[in-house]
Amino acid sequence: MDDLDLPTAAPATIEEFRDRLTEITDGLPRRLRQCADHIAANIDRIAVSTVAELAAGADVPPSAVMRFCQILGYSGFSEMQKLFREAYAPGFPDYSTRLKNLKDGGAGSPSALLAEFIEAGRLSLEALAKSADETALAQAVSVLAGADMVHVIGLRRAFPVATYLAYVFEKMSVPAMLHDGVGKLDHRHALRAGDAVLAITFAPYSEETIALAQDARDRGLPVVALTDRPTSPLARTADAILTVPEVDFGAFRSLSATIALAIALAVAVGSARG
Amino acid sequence: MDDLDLPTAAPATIEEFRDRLTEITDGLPRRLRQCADHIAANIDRIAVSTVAELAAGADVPPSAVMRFCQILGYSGFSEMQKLFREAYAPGFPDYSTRLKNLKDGGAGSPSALLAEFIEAGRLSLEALAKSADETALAQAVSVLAGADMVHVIGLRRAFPVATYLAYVFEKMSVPAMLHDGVGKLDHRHALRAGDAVLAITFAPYSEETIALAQDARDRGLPVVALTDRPTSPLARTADAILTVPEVDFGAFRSLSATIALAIALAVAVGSARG
DNA sequence: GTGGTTTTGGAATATTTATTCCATTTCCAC
DNA sequence: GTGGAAATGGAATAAATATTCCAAAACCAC
Repeated sequence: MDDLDLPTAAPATIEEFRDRLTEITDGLPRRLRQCADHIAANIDRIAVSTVAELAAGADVPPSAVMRFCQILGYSGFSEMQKLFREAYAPGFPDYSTRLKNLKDGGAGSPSALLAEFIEAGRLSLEALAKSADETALAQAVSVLAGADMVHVIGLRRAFPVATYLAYVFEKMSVPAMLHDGVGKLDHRHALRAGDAVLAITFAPYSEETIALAQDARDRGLPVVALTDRPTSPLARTADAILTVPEVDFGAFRSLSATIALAIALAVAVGSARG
Repeated sequence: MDDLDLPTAAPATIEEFRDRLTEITDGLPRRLRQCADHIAANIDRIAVSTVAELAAGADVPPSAVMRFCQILGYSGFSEMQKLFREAYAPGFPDYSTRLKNLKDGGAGSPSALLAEFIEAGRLSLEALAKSADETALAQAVSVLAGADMVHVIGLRRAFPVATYLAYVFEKMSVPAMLHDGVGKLDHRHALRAGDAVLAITFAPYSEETIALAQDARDRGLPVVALTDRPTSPLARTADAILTVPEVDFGAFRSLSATIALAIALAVAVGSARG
């Protein structure tokens, strides 16, 4: 009568919980599997749900959910929920109150603007986490890591990103050249066989950036694009395309997500080169 | 027997809830006030608490909490909690799972790096929300709004911020000049009476930036500083000092918070000038 | 202090929610 | 198909939780 199936203890942290979940999901009978899937997809709602709600969501009877909790090693649903209720409070404790206060300064007040930009930045970062394309990123890294020199171009609102990339490449000893358009000098003849281009542009796309990318393409150099949509004009010329979902507030975008992606790219390239 | 005390309906959003809370807190008898205070301080935990827990936290009997909910206009605690349970999911739905997955790519993998930078950016923004000094911001805005021309200087890793500021000022038709150090040209003679300087620098502080700020100071021009600590060398020369708590990951900082603050400042200045 | 009003605490009750149990069904090896 | 084991659904029960109610206490104006 011994239950030797599950000598493992119940997960005590959310990390462990996630691991355990992916670990056991295969090889679970139909109903229990529905539970696992639904819970995995709604892990953040466990803390505020009832057994009945979860069961309805997974389209199983409540008893199935109970069994599932027990398979995971808990005595029941309540014990499992406890984990999530306690862990709950991710940076949120005071943050939203504070934002509210800032906004109370009145629409258009400096503090209210700040609150809006902070919020836009945060949303952008979260959206990036959700939408980032790992494959494209890996490919971009490999393209740039193999280049003799990286030519960085980004103008107008993409310029800050380009300059930060240039700074990071410099710090990581990656040979890089920033095409900044100073003096309307055109440096396209600096492109040499073995080099690669990293082009950054957002709608309305800057002509010079697209032209440089096209030029590189014509000469057979690989191009990595950092842009806002898969339909961007850079898509045609790029060997790897990274899109970044930036939330605008008013006429200006936050750049938070773009910069996060850009630095990750640059650092990855830097370490790939050793 | 009519209850004409509370013709107002129960708050239907968290915003309204907060407003209502601050509105009624004064003029509440002792126990109810304890409830109000404790709830205000733990607003983010309502969704995952029971009446008994809340009551214990506020050091009142459960019935006091019930009464409090009813005063707010709800039929009881459950109805009030419903609001918070539903509103719960602030961008978090899938975000943390996703971050975890990105990190699973392995330490040092491009995705893992990206996850780290996203997280650093988010933490920085939250920290900024908590620590932002509204008074200093308002003062910085008034100083810059009154200037004939704004001189922006920021080098090395502050350079991207400076360029973005220059971009925003340009878009908002604020006369601004970016001191970029191109060609090692020194533009300090461009400073004229009536102008103001916006200097950005982080440890290790760039000499040129400090020098320009000092120069402006000597000539009696106002200086606004955007820096990392109140002890920054700019503190001595600045008329308004904005500090920004940026979370580093590895050798690089995210800039998210700095940029959010910078744009808010620029847009506020732009609209203050009409 | 007195009478009336408001506030309070806690015990009693109602409701919701979790959990167990077992008869029925499904699955699978033979 | 048959027998045995595993899985399932739902009804019954147990536990936790919310809610009400009222007697006692505190408060306040006079």
